[in-house]
Amino acid sequence: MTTPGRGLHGHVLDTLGPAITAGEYPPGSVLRTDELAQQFDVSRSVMREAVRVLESMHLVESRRRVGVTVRPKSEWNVYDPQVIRWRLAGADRPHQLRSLTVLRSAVEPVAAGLAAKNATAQQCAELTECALGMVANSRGHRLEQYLFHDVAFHRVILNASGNEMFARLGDVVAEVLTGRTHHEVMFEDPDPAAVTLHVKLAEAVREGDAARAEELTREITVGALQELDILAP
Amino acid sequence: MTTPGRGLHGHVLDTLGPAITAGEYPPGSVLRTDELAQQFDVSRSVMREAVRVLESMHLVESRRRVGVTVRPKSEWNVYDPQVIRWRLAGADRPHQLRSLTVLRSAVEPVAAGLAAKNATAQQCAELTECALGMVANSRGHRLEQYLFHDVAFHRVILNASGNEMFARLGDVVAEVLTGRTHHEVMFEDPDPAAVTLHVKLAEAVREGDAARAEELTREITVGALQELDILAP
DNA sequence: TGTGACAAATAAGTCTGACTTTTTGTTCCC
DNA sequence: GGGAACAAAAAGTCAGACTTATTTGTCACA
Repeated sequence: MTTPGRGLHGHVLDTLGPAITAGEYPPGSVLRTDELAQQFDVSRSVMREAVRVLESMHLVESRRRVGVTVRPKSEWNVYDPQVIRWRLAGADRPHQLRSLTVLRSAVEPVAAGLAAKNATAQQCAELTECALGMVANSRGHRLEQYLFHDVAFHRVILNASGNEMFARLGDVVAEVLTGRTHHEVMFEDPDPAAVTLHVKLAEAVREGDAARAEELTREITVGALQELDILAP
Repeated sequence: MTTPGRGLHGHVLDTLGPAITAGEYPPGSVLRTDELAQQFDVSRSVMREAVRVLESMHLVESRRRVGVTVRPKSEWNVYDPQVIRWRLAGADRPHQLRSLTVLRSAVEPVAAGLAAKNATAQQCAELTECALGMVANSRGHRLEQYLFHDVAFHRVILNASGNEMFARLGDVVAEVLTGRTHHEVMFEDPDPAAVTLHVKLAEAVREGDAARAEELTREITVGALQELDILAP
């Protein structure tokens, strides 16, 4: 998604970040900058920059004479895309996936309602195109192409809502949908009912029917939640 | 809220962050690390750490031979509490406040519904206590005390939902509520209807009535949205 | 005229070592 | 036992030298 490992400090983050978010260092653990620098075979300046980034994510806290202490999970910036990616790649992936899907179920219906009111003609066209793409790839194990249009569809909805907080959840939704297709058991073709819902949703948005758009999206997200319950009850 | 200006690099951030989020440097602007270091009268290492943090917030991008370029608003990590605070302190505060209130209106009802199912006895007690505190301070210009209980109330709801993504929005809600009381025109006592809604909500959660909790919260957030429309139509 | 390779300039990236500051824990004295 | 002085530890800061990637410009050649 984003460029990984840009520079030495990026490489350090790619290792330390996942380790911390995976709970490899329990909260309260104390790390020393110099020690870490040796372990990763980088200079102190590089390690300091990495620590600063982890600190800005509220994963750790750096204090004089003490060291770099790992913060409890409840204080992490769990909306940071980087943190989300690290956690999705780790052990509590199922738990994380559920949290995010619940978030989707709260946000997307409201976003769809707003999109019905605010979407431009251009966005309506894109939406219909995405829905068409989903239909066209809904059978015959064309999961990859289906996913592509599914992600694009939800991105357009979130953007069309006109709310920047919603729009920025596009990446999160993309991660969740991609994760579902790639990592979870999903050999079968997508649920035809879900495909229909997307087509109808594109329609509702185009017609400016906010209430219907909201309700349809609610059905879509309920489906996503049920899917999780089936896979990991 | 969080400790401001910890160390030199923190001080730099406290100046640069607000400046960038306020649009003082339009997207695409190029900054030079050395130049900034001189301006702020700090060493290059300190400035580099600051830039790294801004980079992790996706406010800027650092590239060799080019410099530190400011990214477009659409790429910022708008869920970063620090970024939220900077923007709330800046010029587009009204716009930001609206975005966040819309987010609340999407998330809180669902969170309340979950809270009704998952809240512990302890949390139910806290909720009732907060509601009582709101009632007790709803008249006689005791805005500060009222705010305190209001913030605590919503935090408990979000925590009790059992969803960590919701729980982490507690700070955001606190900022919005605090901002409303302190910065917006709010000389009058809070709307009695809103107070009643909170009392009823505490009741619904205690009784485990998810549907009612959700509906009551929807009414609360609708009220918050209307309030914004009245203040800045 | 266009194009490709090569060279120069530039700004970030990295490393090192010396020094400062804050915090904590200990010890010693009243 | 409590408080003040002291010592140690780790992060914080700085300055300077060096490396590397990227861009831009130039020049020769087709």
